[in-house]
Amino acid sequence: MRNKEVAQKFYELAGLSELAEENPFKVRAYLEVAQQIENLPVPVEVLAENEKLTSIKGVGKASANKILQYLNTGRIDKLEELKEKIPLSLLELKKVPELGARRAKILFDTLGIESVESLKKAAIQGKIRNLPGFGEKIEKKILEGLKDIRSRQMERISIGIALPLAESIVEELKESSSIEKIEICGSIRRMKRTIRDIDILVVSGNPVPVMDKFVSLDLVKNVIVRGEKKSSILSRENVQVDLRVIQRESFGAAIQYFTGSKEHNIKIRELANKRNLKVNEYGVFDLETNKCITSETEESIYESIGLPWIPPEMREDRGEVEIAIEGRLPELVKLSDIKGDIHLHSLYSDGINSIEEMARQAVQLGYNYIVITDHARALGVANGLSIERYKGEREEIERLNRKFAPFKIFLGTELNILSDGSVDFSPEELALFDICLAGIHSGMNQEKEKITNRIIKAMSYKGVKVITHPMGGLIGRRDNYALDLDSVFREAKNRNIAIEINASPQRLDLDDINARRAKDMYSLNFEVGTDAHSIEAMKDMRYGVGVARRAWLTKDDVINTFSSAKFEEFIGGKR
DNA sequence: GCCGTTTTCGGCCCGACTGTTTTCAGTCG
Repeated sequence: MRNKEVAQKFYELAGLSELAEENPFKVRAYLEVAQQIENLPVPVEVLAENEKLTSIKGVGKASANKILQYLNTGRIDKLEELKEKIPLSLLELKKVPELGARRAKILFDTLGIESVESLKKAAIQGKIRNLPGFGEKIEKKILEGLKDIRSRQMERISIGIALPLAESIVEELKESSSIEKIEICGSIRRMKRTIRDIDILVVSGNPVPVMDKFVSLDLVKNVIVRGEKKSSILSRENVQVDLRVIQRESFGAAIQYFTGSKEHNIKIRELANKRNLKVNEYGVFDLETNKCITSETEESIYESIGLPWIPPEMREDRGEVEIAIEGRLPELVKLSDIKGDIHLHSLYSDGINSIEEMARQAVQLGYNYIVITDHARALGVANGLSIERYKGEREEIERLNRKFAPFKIFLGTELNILSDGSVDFSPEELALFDICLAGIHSGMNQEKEKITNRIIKAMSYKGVKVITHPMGGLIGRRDNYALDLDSVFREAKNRNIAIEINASPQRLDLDDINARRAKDMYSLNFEVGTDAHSIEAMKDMRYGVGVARRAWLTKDDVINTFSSAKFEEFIGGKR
């Protein structure tokens, strides 16, 4: 799968073309190609082989040829030409606040600056303030921005950090009597697994005190911009928070605008234009009379351009607008569809709550069943269980099942996929369990072929029904394994094994793009599990469901939406 | 460079904020 690298080349084409001051629409066209390929649910090289490249939205003849050239030779003539004129490193400069293509080009042309280091030097020497389009203030902002650039670039944070942070900001702001309504928008509302900034929308007829309160919140490190309608701050954790204040009558248009994604909004606005309408954050307007058609609800915004309401998780310009036009939007799986959490760790291994406490929490969450999947023997650091100890666990579960009926607890295990692909127990021993999950917990740095074959071998053990956290990364902390996911998906399909969407905010693994691919290409079953080690963490299910919705999964795709009976059937009808 | 239920040419989302300007360009989302 070479989608990422091909997309990267088109980002470079876009960036350098912009610096070379080519037609801005050409730049946008390259960007569109990059994004479409990045989000493509199938390998671009497969489309290339079948001469289907131009079936990708935004890919015409010229781009198709560039893709082919890259796939065949590893280079693109056009890109090489651009690189001769403009160093690739200039694209780094654009990451500095206040620097876009225009100013980056001026820096290069006048002072020969082509790296962050030489930029810093020039700024300290006061050489930048006198350039056209610059000034003292911008020079100062650049220097300050350079200080933050490391932490700010710490890239994206998990939604598991961003959403609670956003919720706490909302709680604090709510104290203001000027606020009629407040909503978290942006990529958090779209449930993206990683977040760059927090967007909050406020309805108020009196914006000034709202802005006052916002910029003086405890968590504010510095104020980036401060206006009547819009302000931005940088939090102590180096997360940017944007606040937009609008009037009540614009709410629907504003939440649509502020939820994004940018690419989705562009699609929507283009569609509106074709109908002689204009969409902005204040409403939908007739282009001729400039009269507002509608603005109050998000549904009405979509309706006015002939579309059904599109769930925020789908708004990425990954084909959702096209199928919405055709009236073929899927009914996405919902949190309330989840009937059980089937990846849980109790006190028996490294959890901090008893099975009974977890069962109570599950009942509280509205589930009909859970599977306790404590770590198995080989994971010593997590107090992995021997078969004998699992037998003790089985006894306790049976006792609890009499107490909690009709709610049901199943005995599972999270097996370790060992370095040769075997698991902790013999086939006879595995028969003890109602269901086995299996995941890699060691030897994560093995080479691609080896690690892929390990998982494939583990799937051959009878009783293994789920592969946990298949990609193996930890958000912001550890890379994914080198893994041939397609081989894993193919084998999972053959053996009717479900692939996990791990809902723990540290993981969120599979991610949405791969999950969608697994559904589109292999029609796999999925399991959304919290991997909770506490009753608190059982609430993380919302993040996993978010990923599932972003992958366009429906209720039927997710095995833990099944009724108890159907779930038992899936795991083999035992007990 | 892409695209077409008005178009194979002439369009291509839209607005807020800031700083450098003296009416607007650049950046950002």
